[in-house]
Amino acid sequence: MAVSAHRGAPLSPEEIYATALRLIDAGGVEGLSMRKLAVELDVNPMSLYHHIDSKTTLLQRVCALVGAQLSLPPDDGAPWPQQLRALGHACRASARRHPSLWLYAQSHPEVTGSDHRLWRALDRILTAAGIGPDDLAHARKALFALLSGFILGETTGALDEQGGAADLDETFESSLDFAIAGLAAFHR
Amino acid sequence: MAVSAHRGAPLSPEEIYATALRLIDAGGVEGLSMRKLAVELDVNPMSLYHHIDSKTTLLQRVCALVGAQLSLPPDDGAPWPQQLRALGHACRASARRHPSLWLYAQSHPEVTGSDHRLWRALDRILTAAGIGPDDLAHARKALFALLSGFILGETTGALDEQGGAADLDETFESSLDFAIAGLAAFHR
DNA sequence: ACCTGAACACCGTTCAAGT
DNA sequence: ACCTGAACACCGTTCAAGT
Repeated sequence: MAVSAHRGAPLSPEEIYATALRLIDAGGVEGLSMRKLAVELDVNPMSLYHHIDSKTTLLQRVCALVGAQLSLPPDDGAPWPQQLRALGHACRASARRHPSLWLYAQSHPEVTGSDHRLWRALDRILTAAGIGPDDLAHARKALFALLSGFILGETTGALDEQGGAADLDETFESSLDFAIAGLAAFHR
Repeated sequence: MAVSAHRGAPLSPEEIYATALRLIDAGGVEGLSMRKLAVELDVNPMSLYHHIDSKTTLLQRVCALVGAQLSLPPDDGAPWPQQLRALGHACRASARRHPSLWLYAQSHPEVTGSDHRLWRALDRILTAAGIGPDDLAHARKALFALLSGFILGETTGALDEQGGAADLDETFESSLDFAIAGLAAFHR
């Protein structure tokens, strides 16, 4: 029992990331510890450090993994409001699948290393909406704030506690209407 | 040296909260530990538990303290866009004073115990803006998301990394314009 | 090469014992 | 009443020693 005392197969990074994501979905980022992860992988806690630098970079990789799975709307010439809605729904859907990871990523944006895919898609849609280059950064940031804040509020439950409609699907659609109408502020 | 071995005065909750807030502003919520707080107060770590239940409730009290200092716009009949801007500026100003605490509070909304002052002020302004009772909850949540997301992005630096204008004052004003224009979506 | 036990420097919190 | 030392059950991470 020299190599991998308890397991048949050697440890792979992919296995580590997938197991970490599963534990995070089940018990939150704050519930994930290197020691628990090792137990789940049936391995000595210190063995993990042969495959990953630190817990921080582990979380970074898991965030990248989830980010890569985002199905952003393609550049297919569809009407821009429809594309904007699709982008919003893609992010919200991912956040509902992995709420704790999104909460972590939103508080530690350095882990995503500025996901340029999202910004590029958003900029493309806003340009299609007739936003000029001078207003592009402002509009992008306002939309980022709205989307990010909605996801934050839904994830933490802050939006539930405010009363009104029980489920947030309708509220999200309203917020998208709000955003689409708000873009008029950038038409001058 | 029976009572308060190292200090002249006995420990007061207010002193604990104020010192905790100072340490949080200096080193972040994750940098605050009961042990460091005790050192700062020149007291045994375990003495703190005679005055506070737990670290969680300590953070709750500190959040409440900062929340109570929010200078929300009064109901003085000023035009509603002006009042909405004032409400936004009040929150952003507080967040810039205590970024780490706001980040914590936004991820743990249960600590604020649903700050009804803010919702009531917002509802009043939205009603003045002509939003009907059926749309009030939707509009409130959309505005909450935008404001909350902006503060989150500014606090974490996510909004800086996106390029565009270097300072965010102008972007915040743009976002307020965006919000005011977006409320048209709720006029039907 | 890969794994591992012991150890280090931290946590929050409990509890029995002091005055 | 108020304070405190020791202890418990955790952390992430290092490092020398094993095979």
